[in-house]
Amino acid sequence: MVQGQSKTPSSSTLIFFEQVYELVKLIPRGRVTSYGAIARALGSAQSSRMVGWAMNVCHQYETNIPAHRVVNRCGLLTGQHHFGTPNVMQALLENEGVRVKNNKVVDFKSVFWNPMQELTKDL
DNA sequence: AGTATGACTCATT
DNA sequence: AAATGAGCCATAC
Repeated sequence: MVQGQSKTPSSSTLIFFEQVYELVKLIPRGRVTSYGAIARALGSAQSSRMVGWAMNVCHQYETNIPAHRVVNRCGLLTGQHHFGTPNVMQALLENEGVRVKNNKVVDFKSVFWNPMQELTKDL
């Protein structure tokens, strides 16, 4: 648990991050999800931006987070610029079988993974 | 303390 | 249907 120096998330935010990370790590290979879906699954439906922010700083907490599987609600790879190189995100997705065209996930609705599905699968 | 920004999303025009 | 504005939450300056 290393707290970032530049980014200093509050304790509440930090907990939120952990939930986001756990959920993101649960995303099956070859599937993607959206920030809003994650935010909603965590109860903060309007905090989709916070999810994106969590992804932004996720690399400084854990590098095992498949942030490339998280796109916006349109399936656009909006965060590709934050992967160091813009082609990494698309490459990772295509490597998992997710077709990406013009920075957008092809057949997004088909590869979309609903986090609520995992959270409510037992309910 | 107030303004500006952001890996978003929804509502209205 | 596309484009524009506003809402949202937290951080950075």
